[in-house]
Amino acid sequence: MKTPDKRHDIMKAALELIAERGFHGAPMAMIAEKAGVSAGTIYRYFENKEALINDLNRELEGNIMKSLQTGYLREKPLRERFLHLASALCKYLLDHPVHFRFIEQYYNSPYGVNLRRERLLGKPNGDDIFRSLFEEGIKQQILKDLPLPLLFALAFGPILAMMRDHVFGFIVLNDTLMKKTLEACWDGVKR
Amino acid sequence: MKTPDKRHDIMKAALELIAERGFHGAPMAMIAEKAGVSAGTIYRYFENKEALINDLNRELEGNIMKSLQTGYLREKPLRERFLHLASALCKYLLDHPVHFRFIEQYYNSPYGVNLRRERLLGKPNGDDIFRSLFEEGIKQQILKDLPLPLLFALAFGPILAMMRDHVFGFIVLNDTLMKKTLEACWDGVKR
DNA sequence: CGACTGTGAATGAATGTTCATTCCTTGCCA
DNA sequence: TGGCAAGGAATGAACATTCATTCACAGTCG
Repeated sequence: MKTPDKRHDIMKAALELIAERGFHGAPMAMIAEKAGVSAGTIYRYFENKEALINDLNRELEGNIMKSLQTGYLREKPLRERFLHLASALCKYLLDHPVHFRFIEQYYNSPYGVNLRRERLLGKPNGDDIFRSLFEEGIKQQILKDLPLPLLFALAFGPILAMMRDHVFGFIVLNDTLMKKTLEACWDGVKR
Repeated sequence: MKTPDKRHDIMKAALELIAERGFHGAPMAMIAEKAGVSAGTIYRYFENKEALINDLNRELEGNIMKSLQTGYLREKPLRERFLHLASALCKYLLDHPVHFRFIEQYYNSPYGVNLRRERLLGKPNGDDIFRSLFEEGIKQQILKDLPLPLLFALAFGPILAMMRDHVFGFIVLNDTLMKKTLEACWDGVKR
């Protein structure tokens, strides 16, 4: 079976190589080889390496956001909605460890830091479920009255640390363990 | 005033450059220039770049551990000891943002992952205050009954996320805010 | 005291490698 | 045959590391 979709092949190869070896361990030539394409061809589809990386991140973020929204019900109680989002996030990252590794690298690089800065300064993006959930929780005095970034740190800091431990093989996660941990995150943010 | 201590100068320059620009943004030539030394000289003091980086990490870890131990009283209640360690860690990292950035980079690199793996597999290092504190808490049923790495994730995930936000300028920390957040971490790990 | 010499620290140009990116060539299909 | 996608060798920049050479100085001897 042939793949005529070289753009997709290139992105997939880059994703896997970068996830496993980091940005600097994934030279364009290696990406090309893994994608079954020649080095020059990549530049027919992406302006340069940076553009390729940014495109990849955009795509992954889109996927994650989509999977968080499925089954999310605005009318449920806050705690339930929080646990839904957190566990959907965990499930996604568990199912896609490669995406997780890529995103981690991305957000620790200058690319990701700039992106985040732009988002904080830019107008509050309406479709940010997390932000609106937390703002609602503070207003209703269900959550601790802390600045948003700190609530995010309390909620997602542990989740990402847990996923890191799992991906590197320091722990083996199962549903019970995950559920307990996510509830512990809730204990951290709730009043 | 002359500095005859070139080894120290080199480490300082490398620390600052790596913290600010990452491992790959800190070529040896740049480190040499910042240290007021020629490129070749670095190799009189360090076998290669990797050795320099590992030495740096060892030194910083030593500093941190020392500063955590001062004022730590084994006879105090568990909660108090936890808060002491957590806030000493925060204070250290706040006072030394450059060390924080370096350590983050290090632990996200293959060097750090291997180091951590060795430590988990190796014999439980007796002088690991965190590990013994948490083990005691589980035994006394004060802490949640979760595998150690998960308790670490719950306790330190938020702290590191908070420091990151602070260093990048996404929040401005003060004592009250920090105290509240650390107590929230405790809420996360306690039963 | 002053010339001589041995030593090891320091230098920085040179080396060899690894990249991202370019661009000329090839060959396919309409 | 014309146009365009794909290939891959070529280019040049950026690196880590090496090494022949310089230099400062302490010790020695006349």
